[in-house]
Amino acid sequence: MRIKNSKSEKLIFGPAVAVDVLIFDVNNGKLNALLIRISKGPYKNKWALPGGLVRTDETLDEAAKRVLWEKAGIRGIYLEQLYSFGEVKRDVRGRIISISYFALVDSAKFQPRTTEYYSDIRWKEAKKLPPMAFDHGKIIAFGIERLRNKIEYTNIAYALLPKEFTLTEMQKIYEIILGKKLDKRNFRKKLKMLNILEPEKKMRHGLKSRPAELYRFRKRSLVFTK
Amino acid sequence: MRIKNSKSEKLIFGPAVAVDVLIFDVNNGKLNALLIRISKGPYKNKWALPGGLVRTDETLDEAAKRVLWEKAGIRGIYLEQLYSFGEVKRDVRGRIISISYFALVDSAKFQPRTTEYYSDIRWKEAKKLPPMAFDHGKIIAFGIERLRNKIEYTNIAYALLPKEFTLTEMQKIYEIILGKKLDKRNFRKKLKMLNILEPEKKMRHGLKSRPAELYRFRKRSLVFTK
DNA sequence: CCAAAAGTGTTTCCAATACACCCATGC
DNA sequence: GCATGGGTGTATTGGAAACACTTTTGG
Repeated sequence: MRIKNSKSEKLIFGPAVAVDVLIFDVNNGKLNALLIRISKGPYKNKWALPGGLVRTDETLDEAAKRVLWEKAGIRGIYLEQLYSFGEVKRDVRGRIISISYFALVDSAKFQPRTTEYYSDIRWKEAKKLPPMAFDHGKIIAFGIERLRNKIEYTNIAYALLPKEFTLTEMQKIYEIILGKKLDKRNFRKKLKMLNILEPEKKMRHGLKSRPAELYRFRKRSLVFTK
Repeated sequence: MRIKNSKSEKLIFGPAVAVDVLIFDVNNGKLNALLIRISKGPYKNKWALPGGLVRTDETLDEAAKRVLWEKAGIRGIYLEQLYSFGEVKRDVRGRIISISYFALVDSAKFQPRTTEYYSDIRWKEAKKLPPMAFDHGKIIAFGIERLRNKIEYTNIAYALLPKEFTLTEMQKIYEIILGKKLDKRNFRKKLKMLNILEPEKKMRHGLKSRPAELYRFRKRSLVFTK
């Protein structure tokens, strides 16, 4: 890539910059990533993260938000920067640096829809990925690790849950992300100690078992608990 | 910035990419960052991190290593990616995205020297910075936080210490980074449990007090201890 | 013999873990 | 009345924190 500084009009060389957004949800007992299928070019039929080039007049965070909205039809969800990938040959079509982002969404709140950009966009299980384009498999592995760590020392699970939920629903989220069963009594004791939830005065009825009390997060924004 | 794709020869617009390297040492009881003074332009007389544009034929890590060597005269030290900063106006001269890196060096091993790039380069206390150019103050704050966290769950202190050191020297590093006094017995008990050190069969003599046993890290590469 | 830093164990507290039974509802 | 998931308490263990004195050397 050649870069031309618009003020000095002096040509310099350098890489281009894209953002790629890794969107997770938890659904059907699985951790899933939202992927698009590439329909042409050297990566035809491979899967990839939604992404796009960063514009001159937007910040990295804004670019990520824009990609999330324009290319996946989602907004208003949890989003943080993940890592920047800059292998020279990561995209065979040219030198592009990827600033990756990491987003979480409540599975009930969002059904993937195609956009004008991508005709095939769907949830894929994050731990059983189809053939991926670029280094996007690596980005997803990185994101899984980030999530696994962060759920242990923050309230970030709020971003995967609806406003109201039962403790068992919350525990399932933890079990899926951590990849192991947790003890129900210890899980609840810990939550009580952390004091990040408050009970609604409502129950979830309608299932074929005892109704469960509903809770909500005191703060639906990132809080560190250690 | 305008970017021209060298294959398609189609002009597109986009930001330029730089790496900035935050180098820490601990010396004289302080955590210090290696800074350069800018001698001309709109940031004249402000201080900044050593940095440079990323070339088309090098990875981000390679660019960081090159900057470290060419601009600060250091190589072979601990280096990891920190965060990417992309505010639109972070550099008033043009749109430049900064991929920041984080490096640690043993203070005894390296004395700053000027290079052909920077005539004034020196250690400044990281918690009492002079007026900084760009958003480099923010990068340093981010790096301090990273170090403070990482020293608690890794053996990263090895990168700030020489091959051989006493337990008291190591404890001082922890105290400076964490910003608080630690209990000598508890510190040593914890180290014994973690089993990341091994005793040399040597003592440090020559001081005006009882000689101290020398230790070294079992592995001088990053190990997670939790 | 005095100053200076090295070295060393025990007790207390609290959070993490392990573990099993009764309860409320739908069918 | 039975299947299903909801809800609850106690005992054990292990790491974190608090805490003070003796040892070895140089001067």
